[in-house]
Amino acid sequence: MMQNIRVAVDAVVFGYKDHQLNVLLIERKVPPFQGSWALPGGLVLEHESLETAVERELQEETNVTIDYLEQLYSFGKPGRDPRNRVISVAYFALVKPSHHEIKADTDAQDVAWFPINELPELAFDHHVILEKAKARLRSKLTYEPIGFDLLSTKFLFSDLEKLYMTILEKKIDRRNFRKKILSFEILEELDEKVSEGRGRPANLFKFNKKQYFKLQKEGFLFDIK
Amino acid sequence: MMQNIRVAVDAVVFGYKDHQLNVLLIERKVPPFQGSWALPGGLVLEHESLETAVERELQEETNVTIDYLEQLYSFGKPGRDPRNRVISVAYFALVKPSHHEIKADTDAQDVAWFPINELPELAFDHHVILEKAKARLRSKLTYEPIGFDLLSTKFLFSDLEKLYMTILEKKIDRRNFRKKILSFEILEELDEKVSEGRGRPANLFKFNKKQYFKLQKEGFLFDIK
DNA sequence: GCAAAAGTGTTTATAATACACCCATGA
DNA sequence: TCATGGGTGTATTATAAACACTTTTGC
Repeated sequence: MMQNIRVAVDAVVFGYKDHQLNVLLIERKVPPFQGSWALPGGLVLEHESLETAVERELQEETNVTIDYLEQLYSFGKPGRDPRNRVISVAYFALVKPSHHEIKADTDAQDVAWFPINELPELAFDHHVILEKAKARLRSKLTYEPIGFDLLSTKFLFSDLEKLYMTILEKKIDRRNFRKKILSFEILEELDEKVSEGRGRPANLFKFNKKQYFKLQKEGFLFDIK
Repeated sequence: MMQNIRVAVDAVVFGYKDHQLNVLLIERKVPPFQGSWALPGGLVLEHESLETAVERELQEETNVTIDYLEQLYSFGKPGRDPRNRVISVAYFALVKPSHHEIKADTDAQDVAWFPINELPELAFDHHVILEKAKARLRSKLTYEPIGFDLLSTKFLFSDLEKLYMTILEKKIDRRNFRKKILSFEILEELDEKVSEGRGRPANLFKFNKKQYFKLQKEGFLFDIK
């Protein structure tokens, strides 16, 4: 009747980089699945909270500190880890890739950003976790302003638009999209212009988080179809 | 470095009964919190899946079998159980109360349905779990046809309407609500009428699950504001 | 015949969609 | 001057919201 189940955490960390959605993976240094790519994560220590465990593992394995973190789902099927029974509480995280320098350490041989459409085979049941995270990202993008946690602090409207098109996998009308987002009045238009190679220089924008929280309290709902 | 963490499951079981939203609770037979009311649940066995554990505990403690079950959230703060560190994976369940006879057994001294607004003090952090479940119920009700899992197979339109008003905590226009739900074409109007004490007898309806799945495949989205 | 709950349509306001041309820059 | 990406407005359609009287029954 005595239980012998371990508890781990894993993190799906998304970032938008090179006009693509990317995921942060580590290359495992130790068995099982030595040399395979996997989600960053590991066993929870006796006296730390689940969130602390995620943040510690991310720091140790990838040198990334997280901007946005929420619990995703718990995976506990017997046999998902070949050694012991392990329940993994998976987390969903967003970072601005340009703000962090990734670096492998402790259990990780290497760390890298992988574009979502060029993923290697993953260890354990991590592809299942990743699918769940993609679904969460897709649905969350439509009713919370989490897109801004994936972009740099200052960003181009066209990047926001590309981000939405990439993640939602559909075309978006540029005029309608811009009109709608601007009507929310949660963006600041900066006085800086950026010339991306060729074409007319574009204005930089900044997400006004304070303003968003204020409007939210007043009953405003962020909603992009 | 050796972990000593246990894994449990708990279930928040909702049912609509006597024109009110109810939750299924058990009275604990053993310490800690002996004699307190709590969510049904218990430790996961070594070789069973999390879902199996929930179903087993519900069967053992309450004699209820579930119509709808999904994972809710995992609670793992150190100290939430006074004895050991316990991570609890909470589940969200819906039943048609009229279809089950509840009965206490094993670890439970008693089982009862409690109207959501007349809850006793709960053991452990179960009030936090319950709040999370209420939030899930509220949001899910608007984009999935889960209301039908709470009512009897044959139900009155007025009960569906009351259910929505109770859970969403707002007034709903009867005409607009009926028009919208009927426009989905996922209900069957039966040829039976029921006289609820006084007033004009009402028609019974039935949720057509097959039709819903068919429409869903074709891209239909259930959506009630 | 009256109290109680069921049933039913139309009008108005708001939000979503479709759609095409000019602008500023670098090569 | 041309290719490239940035910026902008209006008309149409679809959806949501507001709103009140008639019907059927039990007492």
